[in-house]
This record gives sequence, structure tokens and C-alpha cells, in this order.
Amino acid sequence: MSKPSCCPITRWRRRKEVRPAEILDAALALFVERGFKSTKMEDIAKAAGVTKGTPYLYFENKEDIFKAVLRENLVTRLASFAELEQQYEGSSADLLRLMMRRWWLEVGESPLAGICKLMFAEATNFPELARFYHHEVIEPSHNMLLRVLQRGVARGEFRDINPHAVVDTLVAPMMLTMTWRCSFGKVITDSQHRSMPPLQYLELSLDLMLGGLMTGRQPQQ
Amino acid sequence: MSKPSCCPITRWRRRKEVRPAEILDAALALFVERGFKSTKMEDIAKAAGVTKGTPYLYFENKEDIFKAVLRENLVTRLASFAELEQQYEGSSADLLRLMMRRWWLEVGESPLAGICKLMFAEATNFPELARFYHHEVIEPSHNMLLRVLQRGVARGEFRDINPHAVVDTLVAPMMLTMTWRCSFGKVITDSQHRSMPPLQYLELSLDLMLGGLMTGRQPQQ
Amino acid sequence: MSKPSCCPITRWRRRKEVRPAEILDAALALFVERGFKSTKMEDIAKAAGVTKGTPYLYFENKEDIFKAVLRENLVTRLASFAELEQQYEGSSADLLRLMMRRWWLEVGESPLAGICKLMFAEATNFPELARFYHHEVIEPSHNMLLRVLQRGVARGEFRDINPHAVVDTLVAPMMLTMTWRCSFGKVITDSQHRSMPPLQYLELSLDLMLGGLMTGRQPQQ
Amino acid sequence: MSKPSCCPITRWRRRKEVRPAEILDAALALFVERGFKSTKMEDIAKAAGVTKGTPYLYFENKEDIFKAVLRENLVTRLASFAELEQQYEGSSADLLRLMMRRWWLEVGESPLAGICKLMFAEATNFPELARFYHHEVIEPSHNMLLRVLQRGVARGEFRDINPHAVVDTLVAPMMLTMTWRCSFGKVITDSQHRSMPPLQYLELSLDLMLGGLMTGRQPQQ
DNA sequence: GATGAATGAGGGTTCATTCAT
DNA sequence: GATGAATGAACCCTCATTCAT
Repeated sequence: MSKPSCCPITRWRRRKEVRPAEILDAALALFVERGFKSTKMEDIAKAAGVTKGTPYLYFENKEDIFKAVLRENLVTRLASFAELEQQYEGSSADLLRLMMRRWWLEVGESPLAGICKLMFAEATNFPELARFYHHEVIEPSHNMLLRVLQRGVARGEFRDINPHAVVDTLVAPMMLTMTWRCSFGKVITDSQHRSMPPLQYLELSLDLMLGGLMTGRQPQQ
Repeated sequence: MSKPSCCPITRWRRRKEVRPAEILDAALALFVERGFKSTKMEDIAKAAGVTKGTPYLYFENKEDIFKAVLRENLVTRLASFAELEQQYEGSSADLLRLMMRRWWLEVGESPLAGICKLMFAEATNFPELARFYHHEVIEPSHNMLLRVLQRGVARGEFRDINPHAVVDTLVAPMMLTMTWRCSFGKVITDSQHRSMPPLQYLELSLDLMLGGLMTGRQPQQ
Repeated sequence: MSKPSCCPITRWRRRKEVRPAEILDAALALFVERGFKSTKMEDIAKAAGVTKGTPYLYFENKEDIFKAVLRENLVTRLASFAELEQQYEGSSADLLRLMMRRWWLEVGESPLAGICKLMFAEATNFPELARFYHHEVIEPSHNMLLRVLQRGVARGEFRDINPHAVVDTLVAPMMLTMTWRCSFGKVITDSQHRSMPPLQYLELSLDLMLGGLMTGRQPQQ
Repeated sequence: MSKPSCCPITRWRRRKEVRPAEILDAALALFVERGFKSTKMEDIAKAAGVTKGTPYLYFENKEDIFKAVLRENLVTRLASFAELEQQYEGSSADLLRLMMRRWWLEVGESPLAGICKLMFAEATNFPELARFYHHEVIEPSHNMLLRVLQRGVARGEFRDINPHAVVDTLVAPMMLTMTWRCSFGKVITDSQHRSMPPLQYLELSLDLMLGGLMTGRQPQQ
């Protein structure tokens, strides 16, 4: 009924290879929007342009799709950051700013941002996956920032405060922004930072924290 | 395993007054742990010490329980803060520290903390409730902090930065901590701030941000 | 709270005796309106002015109430007809007219009329009851009319046609009217006989049939 | 006991086209036998040779099946009668006899006859459907008979009595027979007209009424 | 006797999954 | 490979019935 636009054979061949990715993309979007349980297999299929049975040709079951969604959407992202981390020569504060900005542009504004909310929501239902995600994404990211922090301390740029806690603090506005935009942000019109663009908010936020982190002054109180 | 403490012969006892609260408490815990959809009515009932049908004596259906959980667990908490806000005479930074500490002790460590995660997870599935929660809890809290900020600015304690963004930043570690502890925190052993106690983390975190907020320092760069 | 109007003791005593009847009246009305299965015990209780548990003090269960409703509402009615049948001296046609009129006034316009619809609806669900009702009500009534018919034939008033079939024919408009008024009649405004009063319709109808029954005419064709 | 005739290995076969009709047939039979509320979806499914979930592939819910049962089983039947009505040249009494006989053979002896009882039983529970059925079936049938009656009067065959009431009378034995056979008839062995065949009873019954209707004599009294 | 809180079997409906086509 | 009809376990909710008060 629907006419394939061009080169049917090539197209079919290609289709076979992209199908799983299309399904996972559809699944990610729906899982983020509705959560794992509330997402119906048929909706995933429909969103991927196939019918009910097709996802089962590529995945064992719904949980398997969930796993694959996470597996497919986390790898490789951190590599480029590692490179940046090792090559950057400027101030550590600027390195943090740079990383934050890149993270936002590459992740925060992409569909991947939703994984953050998704994992918060499903962590207790899928402990194994949560551990996996933690081990593969959170921990490495955390450690990377930890190293930047230590670099700053070593270079006399940053004060020497509990670094784990500082990383968690630095990261909080970002994670919350990503989470917020997939939840309240979808249903509340005039909200969050009163319409300041996210990136600008994140920069302001980072500056605020750097203000307390950088040396050149005594801790307030 | 656990049994009602007395009268093992008695199949049940009339507890009309306490049942709804018990049911809502059980429901809150389960909704937070598993999400709305994955929580079975029968589990709520069991957790409340009753059988399948009993919750329906007090609530129309599962969604009604969800609404009631939110309704019952948000009111009245903000009143005492308002009082504090109006009577406090010390520095605005200290007022923020005080508020943060009290919020943590009264909310962050109570079962209410879970609502934060719950709402993130369910906001898009229950837009009306999300708006309700936003209007009743988030907005008022935000505005309260806004006033403290403005007080600080007016008294020359704080720099005059976009106040909405600052509030969101100040609040981020707290919200994330509450969210984290109901999600990854449940399944990952050695995690978060590397076992620094939450309250201590939050204080450190607040100090960091106050470091960038308070006057008497130049904006870094 | 509600003040008993008079003589509380007497009233209570009397109550105890009328309760079952009140419950059965309420049950009859509801069974007729909604059918057995769709009628809730609590609605019966409410309609009888008592609470959920009370009917169980007087009846074993819902089916028992159903049985009692039928048992209580059929006896004794036929006695007065039997008397009429034996004493009447006029024409058999007039006797039929008289009986029909009395049946309508005493049964057709009373709540008992509903039993007709009720039994049609529930006969297959309660075969035992249907047989009981048939044996106690339908059969005797049928036989009574049969005797009147035979009296008419014996007296040369009526032609000698298959008497069972004639009785069934004579009775059809009555039964259908009773059934109709408890079903379509409740939901359709302008209907049935185009608002001719039921009794008038029944008389016309009977006359029509008597026209074919009485002697003095040739069989048409 | 009965099994699909072939391929016992096959769990099921695709029968998209026939399923809805099979389900509706099964539903009609069960609704007639037990009433709407007492009929379980699973029984309908089983009677249609499928499992619980299958009916929901074709119908929204039980009430939807009820509606469809009625919708599917009323149309088109009246058309052939209309034709008869317009072409018939013989006496009006014979036309009535003809119609009655055909109605009985085509409807009265088919499963459709049960709809009569079904509607009596459920009219008050489904007022909308009752009105629909009245408007689509009862009213047109009534009007058709009305026209035959008026034809008879115009041709001097019938006396001019209130025609609505006469139609209702003419129709009563038929409707009652259909109703009876789905109710008491199922549970009482030796009953109704004492085993005279229904069609014969209906003819006798019609002749009786025609006897009173046809001209050639004064109204009895 | 009367109440009404509580029970729990039962039935409507959903949807992940299977598999004949 | 792809489809989508069919399955059936699972879950929400109802309501007849019980029984502590």
C-alpha cells in the first residue's frame, strides 16, 4: 500500500540493520515519557513504524529492550571528554565550564537527557540495571570531574574541600535540569528559572559554585 | 510473618479512623519504591495490614489514592518555615542554613522525601497532579527562598544575581539528594558522597554556593 | 437522632415484625427494576431503611430473599377468584370480563405486576423457582380460566375450540401489558396503545377475542 | 467435549472475518439465557470457541457486545415484509395470517426470538438501547400492522376499532410465545398450550382475534 | 437486634508474548 | 522477516457475606 520511495532492495537490507535502533529510539522516548511499566510494547512498535510482533524479532522481551536502550545510549559518550580532560591546558574552572557546556549540548539537549529521569524512576525496579548504569556512566563521570577538581587543587586554583561532595554539588543543577525537563517541564508552562535558557542557567549556576570553590579568599562565615 | 500484636483469633478489628492514614502511608512508600503503575492495590492493602477490598472502602480507586497521598503529605509543612522567615534576625546566609537543615530533618529524612522522586517519575502521567503539586509545594517553597534571597540582597549580604536561577541552584543538591536516596541509593551500597552523611553534605554544598553568592568577593573569572 | 414519632416500645416491637416484609417489598421493587443479579444487597437494605447487615438477620442470602419475595407475593390472591368463579351466575363472557378487570385492579396495578417480568427474566437462572411459580400461580390461574371456558362451552355460550390455546390467548394481552409496563414502559414516553388507559385496552382486547370465541357467528374465512 | 474439527495441534487459527459474528451469536444465546449481567465474558468467549481476551479484539467491552448483538440482529428483516404488504392482493385477514406465519418461521423459530425476552429483561438497565430497539423494530412493525389494519377497514373487511390497541392485541400471543419459550419454556416440560405446536397455536389465536375483528356481525355484548 | 468495617471470591479488562500465516 | 490474531496471566475493582462492636 505505502510505496517505498527508492531502491526497494537496498532499502530492505538497510531496514533490517536499522530496525533495532529505531525500536530502541522509540522505546527510549516512551520509557522516558511514561516509565517502563506504563509503556506498552505495541506503542513502542507503532512509534518505530512496525507492528506488535516485530520487536520480538530483535529483543527477547520488554525488559530486554529496556536493557538495550540503556546499553546503547551510554557508551562512547565519555571518550571525547577524557580527551578534553587530558589535553586541556587552561584553568580548571574553565575546563569545568567547557565540560559542562559540552555535556549540556551533547547530552542535555539530546534524547539521552531523559535517561536521567528514567533511571531515577526505575532504579529500584531494576537494581541490576541501576548498578550497571551507575558503574558505566555515573561513576566514570564522577571520577572524571573528581580528577579535574584535584587538578585544580593541585594547581592552587581550588580550595581543598571534600571532593566527592563538591562533584555532587557541581553536578546537581545539571542533573536536576535534565530531570525536570522530562517531568514537570512537560506539563508546566511558565516554569523553571523563569524561562532563562537552560544553558545560561547552568553557567550562572556553575559560576556561583565556583565562587565558593576557588581560592583567593577565605571561606565565608 | 509479622502478625497483629494481640487477639490472634480476631480476623480483623474496626479501625475506621486510622485506616485511611495507614493505607496512604503504605501507598506512599510503595509508590515511591515502585512507581504508580507497578504498585499493586493488593500490595498496598497488605502493607496497610488489610485485604484487597478494604482500600476501596476509603478511596475510589488507585488514582484517588495517589491524589490523596499527595494531598495529605504536603500541607502544613510550609507554615513553620514562614514563621521562621519572618522572625529571624540573623544573617541571611544563616537563615538559609537554618532552613536547609530544618527542611532536611523534617522532610528529607521522612518518608515525604520520596514524593520528590515520585513526582518526577509520574509528572507526565498525571499532569494535573503535577501542576497541583507544583502550585502547592514547589512554587511556595521557591518563593520563600526568593524572599530570603532578596532580604540578603537588600541587606547587602548577597550579590544581586538572577534570583530565580540562584534559588534553583541552592535547591538542587537537596532535591537531588532526596531523589537519589529513593532510587540509586536503594540499590547501590557504597555510593553518594562516599558515605558522607547527607546533612553534612548539604551544609558543605550550601556553603560552597554561598561562597559565590555572598558579597565581599569579586566574581571569579 | 431521628425521633421516633410515638410509643417507642410498641414501635420497636412492631418493627421487628414488619422488617422482613419491608425488606421483601424493597427487594421486589428492585428485582423487578434491575433483575436479580444487578440488584445489590445494600440497595435492598437501603430501600428498606436498614443497613447492609440487617437483611441477613432475616434471610440466608440474596437467593433466599428472591425465593421469599415470590413466596410472599403469590399466595392468597387466587382464593377470591375461586369464590367468584363458583358464585357467578351471569354469562361466561361477563365472568371473564369481571375476572380480567379484578385481576388488573388487584394485581396489574400493584407492585405484583412486576413479578411477571421478573420471572420471565430469571426463569432460566432459577429453574426451581420458575417451576414453583408456574405450579403455584400460572397453572392454577390457567386452570381457573379453563373452567370458565368450559362452563361457557357447556352453556352454549362459547364455541368449542382448543381450550388451552384459548386461555393462553385470552391471557396474553394482560401478561404482556404487565411485562411491558415494567420494561419499555419505564423508558419510553409516548408508547403502548398510544396512551389508551391499560384497563380500557384490556377490555377492548378481551372483547375482540370474545368476538371470535362466542357462538352465534360463523367462523370467518 | 466438542473440539475444532481439524488440526488438533493448532492452538488457534486466524479467523478475523468470522470471529465477530461468532462472538455475537454466542453472546446473544447467553444473554438470552442468563441476562446481561449474569453472562460472563469468559463464557461468551468459550461459547465462541476462543479465550477470554479475544472478544476484546473486536469489541470494546461487554456493553459494546450487547449493543452489537442488538444492532446486528434487527436490521433487514422488515424489508421483505414491506414488499409483501405492498404487493398482496388477497384479503387483509389472509395477509395478517401470512405475515404472522412468516414472522414466526423467520424470527420466532430463530435465535432472534430471544431478543424479545432479553429486551424485556434489560430495558430498564439500558434505556438507551431499549429506545433504540423500540424505534428500530417495534415501532416499524407496529406501524406495518397498523397499515394492514387500515387497509382492512378501508376495504370493509375489518371493523373500525382503535387500531393501536388492536395491533397490540394481535401481536400479544406472538410476543408472549417468544418470551415464554426463552424462559419458562426452558425449565418446564409439559407446558404451554399443552404441547400444541406454536405455529398452530398462533394461527388459532389469530383466528380467534380475527373473529372479533372482521365485519359481518355486530359486536357481541 | 442492628450496624457497618472488613473480607475475599469473582469477574471485567489489559497487555506482554506467541505463533500461524 | 513481518504481521497481527490469539492467548492467558495478572491486575483492578465489585459486592455478597461475615462478624466484632
